[in-house]
Amino acid sequence: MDNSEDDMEDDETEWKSSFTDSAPPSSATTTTAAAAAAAGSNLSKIPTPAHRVIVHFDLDCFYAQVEMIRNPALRDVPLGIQQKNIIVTCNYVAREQGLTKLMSITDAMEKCPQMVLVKGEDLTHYREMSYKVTELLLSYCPLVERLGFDENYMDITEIVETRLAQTLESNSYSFKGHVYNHFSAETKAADHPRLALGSYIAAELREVIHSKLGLTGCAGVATNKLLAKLVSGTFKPNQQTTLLPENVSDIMGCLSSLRKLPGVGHQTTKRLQALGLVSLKDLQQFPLTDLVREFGGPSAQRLKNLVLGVDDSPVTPTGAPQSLSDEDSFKKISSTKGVLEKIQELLNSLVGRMHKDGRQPQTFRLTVRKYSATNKWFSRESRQCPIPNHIGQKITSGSSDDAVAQLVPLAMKLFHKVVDTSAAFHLTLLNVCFSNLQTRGPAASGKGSITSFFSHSTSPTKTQILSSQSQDDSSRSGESHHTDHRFSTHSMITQHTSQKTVTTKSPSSSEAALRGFKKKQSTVVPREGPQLRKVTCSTVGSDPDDTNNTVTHRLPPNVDPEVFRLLPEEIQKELLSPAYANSLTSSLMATSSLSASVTVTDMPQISENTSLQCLPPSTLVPQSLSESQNVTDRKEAVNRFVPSDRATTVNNQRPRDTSSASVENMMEEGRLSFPQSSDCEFPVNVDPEVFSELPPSVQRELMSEWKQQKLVLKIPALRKPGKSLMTKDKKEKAGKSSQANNLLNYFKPS
DNA sequence: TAGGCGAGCG
DNA sequence: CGCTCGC
Repeated sequence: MDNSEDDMEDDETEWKSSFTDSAPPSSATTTTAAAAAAAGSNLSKIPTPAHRVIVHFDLDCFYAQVEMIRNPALRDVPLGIQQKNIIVTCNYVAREQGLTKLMSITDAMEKCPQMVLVKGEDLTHYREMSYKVTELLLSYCPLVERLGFDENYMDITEIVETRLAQTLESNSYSFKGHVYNHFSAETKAADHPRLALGSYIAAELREVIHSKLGLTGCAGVATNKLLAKLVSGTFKPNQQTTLLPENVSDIMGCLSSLRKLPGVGHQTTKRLQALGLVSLKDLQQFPLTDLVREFGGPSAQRLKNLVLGVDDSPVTPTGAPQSLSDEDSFKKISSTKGVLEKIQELLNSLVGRMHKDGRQPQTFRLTVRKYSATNKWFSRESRQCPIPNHIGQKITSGSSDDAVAQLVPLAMKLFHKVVDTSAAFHLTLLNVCFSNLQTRGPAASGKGSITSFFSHSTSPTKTQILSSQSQDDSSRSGESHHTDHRFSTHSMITQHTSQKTVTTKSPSSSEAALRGFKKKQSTVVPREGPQLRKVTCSTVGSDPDDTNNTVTHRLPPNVDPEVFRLLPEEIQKELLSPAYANSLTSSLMATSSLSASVTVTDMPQISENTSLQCLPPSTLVPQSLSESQNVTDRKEAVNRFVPSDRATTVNNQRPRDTSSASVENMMEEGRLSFPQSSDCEFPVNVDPEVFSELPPSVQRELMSEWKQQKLVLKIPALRKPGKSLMTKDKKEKAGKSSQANNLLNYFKPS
C-alpha cells in the first residue's frame, strides 16, 4: 500500500509511453496557480507542462563535512568517518586516493595509510547540523521532506509560480547549473520556464546553505521526487543538474538495474529477480497483471510507474522525529550484566536527548540482534511497553538519573521477554527507542492552552508539531542580534484557514510553518486579500548589494503601529525589509524575540526592479552571519590536529556527561540486600527477578521511589520533598522555555 | 558489505 | 512487532 488511496493521479509529464493514465487534473497537491496556468495552456501542448517543480538536495559527504567544519585542519587531509570497523563516509581528498563509502578500516588503511580517522558513532553533531539544513530550507518553503540526515526534498512549485508571475520577459530564461544531457540548453529554457526558474532557486538555496552553514551539496531539479533524486547525483560534488521532461527516458535508461530505483531495495529486487526481471526494460515489458499477483495492486502500479520515471508522491513535510533511538553494536554480549550495563549506557544518552526534545515518550522499545550461524546479520527482535506517566515526566522534567533508574527495570523486563536467559545467548546489538512522543500539555486537561490548540486538531497521533512557548530570549538578548538571527526569529503566521490567528514564538518558527502547511497550504502570503506585491530581485549571487531595493518605509497595513513601536529595532527593520515581500521567505514572517502579537496579512511594498533570477541577497545571506560563523569555526582547533605518517585517530567525542560516570560508580558497589518487609513491598508489576539484577543503587532509588508513591497515595496533597518549590505554572514556563520541543532542538547547539 | 539512525506498512 | 526501505 504505497500510496494509499490517491490512485493514479499524477502531475507527471508522461513520457513517451502509455496513455493509460486517467484522471488528469483533479486533486492538486500543486498550486492553484499552477493548475490554472496549466489549464490555460493545456490545449495547445500535448505533453502538458510539468506541474510540479521538485528539488532534491544532497549534501556532499555529510559527516565528513561536519567534521571538517568542526576542525578545519581536516579539510586538506584524507578524512574518514569511522563507525566501528568501517568508514561510513570520507571526504573528497580521501576519495581521490581511492577510498569509498562503507569501506572496511583495514581496506582503507591499505589504500591510504595517511588517512585521518574520526569516530562517527555519536551522531549528535551530524543530527544537529542536519536539522539546521532542513530548518533553513523550511524558512523558504514549507514543503521540505527529509530523507536521512543529508538529503532533503523540496517542492518549490509555489515559489516558481510566484516568480513566474512576476517575470516579464519570457525569453530571458536560462538554466543555472547543468542540464541533463544538454550542454547548452539556453534554447530549451523558454520551453521549460518553471524548471529553469527552479534551477535558479535551487542554486540560491545551495548558496544559502553554504553561506549560512558552510556546507556544500548537490541538487537535482525535476518534476517529481524520483527524477529529482536520480538527477541530483549526476554531477558530483557541489553541483546541480536539471532534468527536462524530454530527457526522462535518457536518465531512466542509464539505470543498470531495478535495484537503482529508489524504493526498490534488496528484498524487492530479489522478488523481481525471481520473476526474471532485472533491467528496467524487463519490468516495463512485464504484464501488470502478473506483477499485481506478486506484489499486490498498489505496489505493482508503483513499480510500473517508477520504471517510467513517474512518481506522484508528494513532498511530505517531515516535521519533528517520531521516535528517538540509540543503539550500539558489538561483537558479543552474553551475560545479563553485560546487557544491563549496555542498556544503562544507551538509556543515559537517549534520556538526555529526549529531555532536550521536550516531548514525553509514551512507549519504550528494546531491540536486540541475536547472533546465529544462519541469519548471521539482520533479523532484529524487539519488545515494547508503555511508559508509566511518572517516569515519562521525569524525562521531560529533567530528572534524568531518576528516569534512567526507572527505565532500566522496564528495559530488563523487555529483555527477558525477548531473550531466554536460561539458555546461552549471544547478542550483537542493543537498541533503545522512545516513540509515541507527545507534546507536554499543561495540566493534563490542556484546555484552552495554546498547546491544546496545536495538538487537538485532526489526528493527535500524527506528526504533532509541538508548540513552544517563548524561548525567552529576552533574558539572553541584549547581545547582538546578528548572531544566528534566522533561527531565533519569530514566525507570525496568519492562518486564514482557521479561526485563530497563531502567533508563534521564536524557536517554533519552522514547526509553526509545518503545522500551517500540514493543514492546508500555507497562506502565509495571503493570496486573497490585498494581493501579493511584486517582489524585487537582484541577480543571483552577483549582487550582494541589497540597497538597490527601494524599501518603502511604511508599515504593512495590518500591523498595528502601536505594537510595532514596541518591537525591538531589529525586528522593526525586518518587518520593513524586502524579505517580507519575497515569496521565498514567505513561509516565515520572521522577527526576533517578540512579546507582542502582531498579525501580518500583507507585505510591505517594495520596488519593482525585476529580474528573474533572484532572491534579494539580503534575505538570503545576512552578511554578518556567514562571516561570524566561519571565522570562529576556523580559528578554533587548528592545532588539535596531529599529523602523522600513520593513520591518526582524532577523537572528537565529547566528554562524558556526569550522569554516566555516576552510573558506573553504582555498578561497582556491592549488591544491596533489600528487605522483604512489608515496608517495602514491590509494586505488583515489578518482577522480583528483574529487580534483583539491578544495581544496588538503582534498587535503592526504586525503593525510595515506591515509598514516596505510597506516601503520595496516602496523602494525595503531599508533594515530593526537595523537588521544586515552584508552582505548577512556573514549572511549565520554566520547562517550556528551557526546551521547546520542536525542530529547533535538533540544531540548537547543546 | 555493516553502522546508527529514521519512516511507514500491515 | 516484524519487515522493508532509506541514508
